[in-house]
Amino acid sequence: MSLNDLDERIVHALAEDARRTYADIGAEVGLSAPAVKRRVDRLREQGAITGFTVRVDPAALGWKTEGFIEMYCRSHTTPDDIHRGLSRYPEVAAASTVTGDADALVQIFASDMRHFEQVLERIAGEPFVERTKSVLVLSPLLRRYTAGPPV
Amino acid sequence: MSLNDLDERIVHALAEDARRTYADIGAEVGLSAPAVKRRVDRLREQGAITGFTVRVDPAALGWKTEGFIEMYCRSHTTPDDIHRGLSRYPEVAAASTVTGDADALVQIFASDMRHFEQVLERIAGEPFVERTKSVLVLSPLLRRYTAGPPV
DNA sequence: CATGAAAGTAAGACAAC
DNA sequence: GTTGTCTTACTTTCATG
Repeated sequence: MSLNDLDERIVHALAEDARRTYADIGAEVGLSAPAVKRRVDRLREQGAITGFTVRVDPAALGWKTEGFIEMYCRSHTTPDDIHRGLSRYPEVAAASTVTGDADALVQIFASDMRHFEQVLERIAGEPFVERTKSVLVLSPLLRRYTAGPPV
Repeated sequence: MSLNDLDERIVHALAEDARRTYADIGAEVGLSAPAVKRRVDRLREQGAITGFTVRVDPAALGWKTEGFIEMYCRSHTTPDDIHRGLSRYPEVAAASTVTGDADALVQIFASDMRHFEQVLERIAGEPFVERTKSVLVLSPLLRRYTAGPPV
């Protein structure tokens, strides 16, 4: 499956404003509204578009402390173990298994430093976690799109 | 500015599906459609909601290689220098200055390993960059919301 | 915050290229 | 296979109470 230029421009338009009308997007890319909708529907079926979401300002919502936790896990910990263990934390914004020294990198949003510390301690106490190393975000410089990719 | 329970539930509903109708959301939270719209408008004015975007599957769009670059910068590099330097790269999905050894943490999406390597080399060659350390994502386990925060 | 009317938008069926 | 036009139903929006 490959996206042609038209699909890319539609996704790009939706990335900037997911509530734009199909007619509006169509005017930009040179299609009628139904044609745009059909392509969006197809992109959803293909799994290229997984949904629409709101872009929020963490700080404005009271999540003023952001950080990353590098997790070092015990032997025989599966990615699925980590996923199950972390999905219970609403403070976990993202998590991936990674190459390098650590086993996983976990992005955290907390209301303040005290909250961050509590989350860190609870995660460090998970049975599959051997040790952790964490860094705090000083300034969020750049953030694009939901899942991160440049479209 | 603080969000009450109603606002939170509206943001949560939009986070799950930003194209839901106001009437639909209203039925869930117990408000009429105009009432929901007014709150959303107010949240946008306040900056709590910064926009609506599409949630895409990077892999389905051809961005199959994800990684993080820890940047060690030269002295006297400002966050603004980093922002200016990195915003030119479409492959940069997110970037933050952080505590710890590295100065900044940069999230990258590339089409493949070769592409990732090229981006890494170009970023490492930026005048404000002293050295880099990079990790590759093996499995993206969890991803929530646009800007990352739990709502 | 709800109601109701007007304007705008979505979605499906259809024909045409 | 994809597109554009049309029609219907729904949603949004703004005025008013």
